[in-house]
Amino acid sequence: MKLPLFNESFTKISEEKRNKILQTATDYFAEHGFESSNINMIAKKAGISIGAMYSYFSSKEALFSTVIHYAVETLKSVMDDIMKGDDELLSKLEKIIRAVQVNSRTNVLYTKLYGQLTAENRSDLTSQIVADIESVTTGLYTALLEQAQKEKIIRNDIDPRLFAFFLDNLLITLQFSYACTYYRERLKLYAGEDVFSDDDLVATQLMKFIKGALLLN
Amino acid sequence: MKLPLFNESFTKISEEKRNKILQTATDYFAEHGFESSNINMIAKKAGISIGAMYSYFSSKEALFSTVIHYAVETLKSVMDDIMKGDDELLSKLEKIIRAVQVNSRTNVLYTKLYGQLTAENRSDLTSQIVADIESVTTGLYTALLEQAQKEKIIRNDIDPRLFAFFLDNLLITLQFSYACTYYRERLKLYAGEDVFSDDDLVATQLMKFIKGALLLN
DNA sequence: AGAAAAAGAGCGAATGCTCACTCACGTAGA
DNA sequence: TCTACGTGAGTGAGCATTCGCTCTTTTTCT
Repeated sequence: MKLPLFNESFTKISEEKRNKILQTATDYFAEHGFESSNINMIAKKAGISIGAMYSYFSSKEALFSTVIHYAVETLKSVMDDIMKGDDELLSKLEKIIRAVQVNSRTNVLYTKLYGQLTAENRSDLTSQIVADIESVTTGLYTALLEQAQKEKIIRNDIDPRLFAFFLDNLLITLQFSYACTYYRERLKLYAGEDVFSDDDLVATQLMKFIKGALLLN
Repeated sequence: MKLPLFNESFTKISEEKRNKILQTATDYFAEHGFESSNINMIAKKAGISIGAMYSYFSSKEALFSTVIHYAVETLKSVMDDIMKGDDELLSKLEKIIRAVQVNSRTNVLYTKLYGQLTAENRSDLTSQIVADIESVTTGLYTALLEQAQKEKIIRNDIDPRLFAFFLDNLLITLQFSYACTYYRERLKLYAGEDVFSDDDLVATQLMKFIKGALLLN
């Protein structure tokens, strides 16, 4: 099974038009989710006909997958930049935290999309998309921890796959907490109104938490 | 703003019938989510007519709210039982982890409610219930950590509010990972197919992670 | 070159399907 | 006979998808 993406005709239209369609669809899906989104509406908002829409994308799913695909590419490039550096594990983690704080604020839309996706229960689509999105970070974090274990930087009595999973959980929820209304309120409930004007506090506390969990002794 | 729940007529039917309806609806919503669930189907499966269904619940939302309401009550009582005990912090946390794993079936609903609330912006339907729960656990975890700090069980150089927040993040994502399709797939990606038949592994590793983060030295 | 024909891009009304919800009609007990 | 409960075919709205059409561009033929 392969993810249905755009048809060839979509590549033949002007870049401007392509971006307009993708931007409109991203906005719409982010606001309404997959089920409640209306392709006819998206087409109208993007200024094209339904017929044209269906010549570019053979189904609603194909349009959705394409939108997700582009979101993932953005995420990938941010992560790649961080991982390319030859910092140590902890410096890399701190960079990721900072990137999450900065990036999710500027790109609330993609985070919402992610939220939408995880809320849906369409198993056929989901497993494909999960593989696409999460494979970026999954292998990466696990490898990072395994390497650090070899170098005796972090404890050896742990399962690096599960610890990578917990680590990722912390980063994902952090991202939600900066991007989604509900999670923002929740973070405020925990740490007060001011948290959002003190990125340093959150970053250093989270680093303390992670260091404690990972490091030797 | 009030949540629509069941009509008076629902209280007048036999308990057996009531349970059958609730159980069927719970299963169905848990499998299909709100949008994709079909009331006519639920009525048929529960062995009652659509008309009867609509005399008990004045809308699809009302049925959903009722189902969620019961799920939340169950969850609350589980948490209460754990918190009532006079165990130490760590024993309590382990009990919560175990409860999350065991009750994942019930939690499917809670998770979906949470996911929808998080992702969508129109949250009029369920916001009250979730806000209730959130404010309960928020204060609870923070107080737990502050107490443990006083007793010099956990480190003193941390902000208990933020550490409570990180802790809750770990527990929430664990819950998601046992309850909803997307996060299940993701956990599988990290730790392989078998994780779901080895609750002990996940529980002990998560406890290690948390202990490392919280404990002194 | 100019006419004619074919190919293709774009359109949007129409189709057909899926439900949430209604209501005219039982039926059983008092 | 009256009331209360229950029934399920029917209604209408929403929406993914189709298809016959127009208009434009390219190709073929004289």
